[in-house]
Amino acid sequence: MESIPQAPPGATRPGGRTARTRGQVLEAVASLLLEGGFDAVTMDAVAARSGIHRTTIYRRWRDPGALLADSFEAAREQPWQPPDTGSLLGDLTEINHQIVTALTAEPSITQALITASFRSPAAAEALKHFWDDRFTSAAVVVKRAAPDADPRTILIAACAPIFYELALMRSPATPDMAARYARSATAAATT
Amino acid sequence: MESIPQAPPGATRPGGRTARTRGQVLEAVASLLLEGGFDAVTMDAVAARSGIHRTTIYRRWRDPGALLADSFEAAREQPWQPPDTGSLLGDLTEINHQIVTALTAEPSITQALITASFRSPAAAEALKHFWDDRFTSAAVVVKRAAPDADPRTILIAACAPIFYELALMRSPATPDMAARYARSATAAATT
DNA sequence: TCACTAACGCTATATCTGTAGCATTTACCA
DNA sequence: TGGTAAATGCTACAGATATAGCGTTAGTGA
Repeated sequence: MESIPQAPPGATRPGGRTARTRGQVLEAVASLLLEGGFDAVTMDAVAARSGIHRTTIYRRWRDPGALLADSFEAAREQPWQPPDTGSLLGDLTEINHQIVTALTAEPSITQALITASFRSPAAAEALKHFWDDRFTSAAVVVKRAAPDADPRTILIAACAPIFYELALMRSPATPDMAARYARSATAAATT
Repeated sequence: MESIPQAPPGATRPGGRTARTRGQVLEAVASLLLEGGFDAVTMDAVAARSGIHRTTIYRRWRDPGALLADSFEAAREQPWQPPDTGSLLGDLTEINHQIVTALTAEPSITQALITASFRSPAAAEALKHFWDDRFTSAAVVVKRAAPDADPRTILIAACAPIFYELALMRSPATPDMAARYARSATAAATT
């Protein structure tokens, strides 16, 4: 009589070796990502650095996108607080500054994740969840300044141009872009 | 005495067979793209469908991204006219509608190109040039309604949220999104 | 402590991706 | 109309990517 596991590897015996393996692998993913960006996170490189066998990594994570998605889920336990500068313009500018910093870091983990989201559904999901969380947290910034406006529309109006220019168009960052688009979003909120 | 070609393949003898080869290949790329999106445009599939040998395709185009970039350049000879509805809000809404349509087509050539731009520098360049052209053409829409505003900032404020939601976040399109973000950009322009 | 089996390690293999070397075809020019 | 070499076709091969099968290790619960 054969026994067929009902769950994916790692689900039914989460303790001990399984957790240790995941830790080693995700640590290798993080260091490779920091050193060489998305292209450095190949299954072979992760296997070599983590000391975990190739086939094990293929079994538990389908592809590099899934590795990044898992490593992203593990890393986002650190909570995020929206800024409170005293004005909507100030808050949106600060949020945009954080996004500019994240997208222009060298190498940028955020850029690597965006790249991954175009190759792996798992990474796309992880990224979507991450930003949904952020928008939920940041909604208070709009609510306290413009209670009648839709928070999500205003937040996207503020930050989407940053993503558009830096992630999609790959234009260079300009010193005023964070404030400029925060200003246009603020105008939209108070009209 | 050997002779070393100074230019990449296809540059010194652009007529006859060379042009025929390019035509067959780009036709294959277009049909594959329409059938199965970016992932269907593999070097092997293009070779099989076009009847042109694998190695020839590798020689003239580095990767699928370069194939898409070339096919994109060839297809964008059709000029684009900015809308003129009589109001800035109407014009921006119409532009956003066109973008929503392009991004939600099934399959979407624009989505395929965005995906390609994350894998191939050539595709990234082609996409950037295309949108730069569009912004230049569309600037008149802003200039005639709000001469003091920066056209590019307003145009990006209007359309970036559409790209953000549909291309980056892969959220579903909503019927009002084109008008909603056109409205917030209009508010920013007239403040 | 011990039996059970999930999870892992290992080897072999299949497929995909990309390139090198050389033969063949054919566009271009004198 | 030839002569030259650009462009292509072909074969072989190197490397990366992915999976299958089976033996081994070790977490889990009785």
